[in-house]
Amino acid sequence: MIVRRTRQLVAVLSAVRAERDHPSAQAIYERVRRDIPTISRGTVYRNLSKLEGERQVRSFRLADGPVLYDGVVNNHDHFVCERCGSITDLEGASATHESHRQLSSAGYLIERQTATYYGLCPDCGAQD
Amino acid sequence: MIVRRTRQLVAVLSAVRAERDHPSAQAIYERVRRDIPTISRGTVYRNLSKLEGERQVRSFRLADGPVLYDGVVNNHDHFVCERCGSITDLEGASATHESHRQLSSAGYLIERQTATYYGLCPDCGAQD
DNA sequence: CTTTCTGCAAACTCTTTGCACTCGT
DNA sequence: ACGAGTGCAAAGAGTTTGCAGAAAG
Repeated sequence: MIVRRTRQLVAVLSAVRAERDHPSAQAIYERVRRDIPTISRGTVYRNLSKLEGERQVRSFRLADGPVLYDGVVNNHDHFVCERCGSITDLEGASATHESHRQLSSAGYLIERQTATYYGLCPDCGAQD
Repeated sequence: MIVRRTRQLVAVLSAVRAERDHPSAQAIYERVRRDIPTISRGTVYRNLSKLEGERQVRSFRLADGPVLYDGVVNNHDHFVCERCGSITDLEGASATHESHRQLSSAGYLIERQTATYYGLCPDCGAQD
């Protein structure tokens, strides 16, 4: 099954890449509607799945809330501020994990990983 | 608000601890129903929230599917086999993260973290 | 022209909540 | 007794899907 370059698919990818943030499907839907007001949520979800399958976007879920998408597809971690909700990208994957060593020596094959840190960002931490 | 030790609360905690696995609310509901057939899903969800607030259980979400609960509350990571779906606990948190250092020196306060690895477990990896 | 994709709406999964009643303390 | 907890059922959030028509290659 060949993936067709429809306007909708292109627009969804642009919307994810438009800002270096972590939009939900709903937020992406709202962005795309500025260009294609008739697009449906279903199309947004279907195209996000395709793009994720092609590794053009990544997704992750926090402790609660919807799936979040990321146009930055390299292997990086996230920090979530529990007060203001901001999500910060951490450059560079957590490659020095003790867990990593543990898994490899036990015969596990790691294909991908996601780490999320929760706490207070510098601004919110300073407010106490 | 004082937390009361109801039969339901006790039974939900026992159900999470019954096996060293990672049951969903639905699986916990089914376990508890063996003892208390009249318990409702709503009560299971409410008690799981209370127990998580008291740090008697932990929860996490994978790439998809419902929230999973864990009676092992120390800080540990998980490995998910993408073929058989098994979830393995990794002993010891990933404390040597480069990300950890990065965050601390930038003024972030880390309160908790979760890391999940996806790949193939030894059994499934050997089948190729 | 054929096949994939779209918009729509309904369905689905998981979780939360309002209410009247019950039970722990 | 009184307030926290319960069962029920309805509602809510987020996502998926069947279908008939549209459009990409």
